[in-house]
Amino acid sequence: MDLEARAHSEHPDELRLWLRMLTCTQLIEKQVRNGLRERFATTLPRFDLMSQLERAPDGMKMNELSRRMMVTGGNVTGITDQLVTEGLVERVDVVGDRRAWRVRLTAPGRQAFIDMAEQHEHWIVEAFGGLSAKDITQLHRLLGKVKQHSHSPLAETEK
Amino acid sequence: MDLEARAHSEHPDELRLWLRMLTCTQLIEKQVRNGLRERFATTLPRFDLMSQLERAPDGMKMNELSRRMMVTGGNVTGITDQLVTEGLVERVDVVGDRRAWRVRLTAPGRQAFIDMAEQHEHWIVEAFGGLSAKDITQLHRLLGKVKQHSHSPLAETEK
DNA sequence: ATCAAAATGTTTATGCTTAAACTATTCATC
DNA sequence: GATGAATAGTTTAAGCATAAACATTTTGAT
Repeated sequence: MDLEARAHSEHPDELRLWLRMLTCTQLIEKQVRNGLRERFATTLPRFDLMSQLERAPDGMKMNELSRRMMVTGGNVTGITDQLVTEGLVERVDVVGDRRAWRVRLTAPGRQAFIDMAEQHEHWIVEAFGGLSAKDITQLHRLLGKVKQHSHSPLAETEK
Repeated sequence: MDLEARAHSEHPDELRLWLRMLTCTQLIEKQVRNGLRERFATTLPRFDLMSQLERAPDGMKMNELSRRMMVTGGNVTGITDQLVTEGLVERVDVVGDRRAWRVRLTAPGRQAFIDMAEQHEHWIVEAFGGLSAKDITQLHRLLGKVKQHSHSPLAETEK
């Protein structure tokens, strides 16, 4: 009994699909959150922020983090504050723009991220263990269509 | 630029799939949250709780709501409190068990839910507008595999 | 040069969510 | 019938997330 229980036969297929998609996402996300908490005493948002910084040795501006993480700027401020306190990231001045910062991983932050990312990858691979390689490719392709449609400007017209 | 931007070629396909799935879910969820806020001055958790109650004329116990909504009991307490204040649901005694309540929609609550559900269905159908009927069936089937694997007791063994 | 508009990041108020501790009640077993 | 364990729900403290208001700085048009 989960979110899908509320779907009934008279509902359109899209709604049934949505509830199943939500259930899957939440199940996997909960596993990841629990793993991060139990093994690394951290949270998913902190991991997500650090993972955005991994490929940016010079750091990333707050608003770019906000865009990539798909969360508001105020949220990034809060998570960054905590990671700074923990010594895992640092704020660096941007030359020529006194409004902005660059946030980047510290050396300990980078190492901590590498350790977590290895486990994280393991959890995700396990979560999709019920699918064949072909299934994974198909699912990726179909979700690509969903994403593309969702980003198209046509999607604004409502009832 | 979104969550997927952090995926790179050396990452396993499962991780790339996961980031895409998360992106899609968050995109759609944000649209629904915005719609509920702008048009009905309510939130997704309140809508979710009411939607669980729709098919339960005699109401539902708190712990059953908690299980179906996939959230903790304390969370259900808080959301229920608010809906009670708004007059949309009510707590009813359970005869023979003085610990438990049944939560059920009031008449205004039921009508409010019907109005919201119609719009909600519209938003969801629109969100999957980029997919053919066949795509939707396939996606539903593939996510069924994910869900089933995630629920299997085998999935507990970690590295 | 000036000044309005835009951009960058922070703060505030509110709500969601959790884990853990807690109260009250029921159940099961003796 | 007593009592220890399990169950139902609530409370608390902390963190996440948002929208809106805000302060500062930059940009661009004149």
